[in-house]
Amino acid sequence: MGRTAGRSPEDTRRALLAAAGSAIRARGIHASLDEIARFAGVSKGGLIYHFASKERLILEVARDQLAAFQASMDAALDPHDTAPGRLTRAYLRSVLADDEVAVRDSLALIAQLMIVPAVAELAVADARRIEADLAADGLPEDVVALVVAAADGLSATPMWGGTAHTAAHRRLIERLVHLTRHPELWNDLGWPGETR
Amino acid sequence: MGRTAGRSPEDTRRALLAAAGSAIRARGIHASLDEIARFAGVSKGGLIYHFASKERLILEVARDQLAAFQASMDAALDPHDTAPGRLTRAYLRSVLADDEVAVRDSLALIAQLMIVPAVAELAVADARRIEADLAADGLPEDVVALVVAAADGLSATPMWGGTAHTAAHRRLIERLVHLTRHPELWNDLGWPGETR
DNA sequence: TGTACATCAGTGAACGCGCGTTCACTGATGTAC
DNA sequence: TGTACATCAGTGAACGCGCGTTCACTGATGTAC
Repeated sequence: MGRTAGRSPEDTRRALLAAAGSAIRARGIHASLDEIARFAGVSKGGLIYHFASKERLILEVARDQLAAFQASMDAALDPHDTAPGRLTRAYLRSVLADDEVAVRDSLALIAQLMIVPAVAELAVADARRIEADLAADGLPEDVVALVVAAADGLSATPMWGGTAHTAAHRRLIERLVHLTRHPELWNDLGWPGETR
Repeated sequence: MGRTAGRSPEDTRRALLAAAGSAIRARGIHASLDEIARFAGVSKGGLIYHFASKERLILEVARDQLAAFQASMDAALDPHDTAPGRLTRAYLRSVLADDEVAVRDSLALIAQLMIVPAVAELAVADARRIEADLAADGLPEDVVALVVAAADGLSATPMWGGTAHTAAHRRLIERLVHLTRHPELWNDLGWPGETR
């Protein structure tokens, strides 16, 4: 046989990564290679030709998801927006966009994969990079901390059964965007004695 | 033999639940019964005596963790605090208390267990109950949405490699507590035209 | 307070299934001439 | 433009290990009298 799938090897590889992603989301890291391979339209042997072991596959899935998140942030960057906070706004949009359920799911997937040490290393490095980018975004760090925490919370809530996407949540997102444009509002709110 | 562990059956049961929790946190839901049992100091057969199947064990672990979270919230309730927002403040304290790493870990554990449908049902019901409690806490829903989202985000961040517990995070928590005591600050911030 | 018996709280071996991995093989695709 | 050959992209069967579950058995504990 050989190249029986009638598509380029690269296409097969991407199909396998996608199949692995949705299988692991649905069944956990326990998802079998057989299931993943069949879902991508190849045999288990075909999968192993592209990814030498299950650990390797998982690692590549993680890399793929992290890259997809970065790509989604890049796509959410408004080229006409040159004001401070533009990255933070892109982060908000890409984590919380109404139609981008995929990105939120990908956070749940990464959380599943984190038990593999190599994935954890990868994710930590990626998170450090994003944190550094956000820190250089021109906003007070307190505002970044607030906006990022709230955005992460909104996207994580469904992971333990919470309700997402209520009217109050939508209002909150709009207000967070507004805060990135007027960050002084937050720090001038008259907080009780803080020692900085 | 019989009762060879030299402790009450209830103690054994609790030891098994604790062992299962930490094993699943470390190795994922894939953690073997053998490993869990040995860690609790009994044989695999002894585990199966207390929990008829692995699914049953997982379900009980989830129930246990959710109950522990509720207990932690109850313990964080200040009996002298009768002002609106007391529950919300207890939520903040119990999710983010410096020394209560266990509670944050338990969220990660629940996230792992959510792939078991029965656990997902349990978690959703639990989340609904907490949401209802918080809604009746006497604060504007916008403030509750903000505080809960930020608290969830702060506790979820490490799940995908983010840095937790920076100085900015500690300041944020204090400010969130302050907001629950002066909720008008948030809604009077002069937001652009919102249609409620 | 003993004694007899039932039940409880386990042990540990065995089983069989599912999984990740290996391997021999194959036919389509790419390359040199 | 054919042709020969190497390589690529798979197939599918086999293997062996680990796991969840079953089961026969056991000795400590609780209970009735």
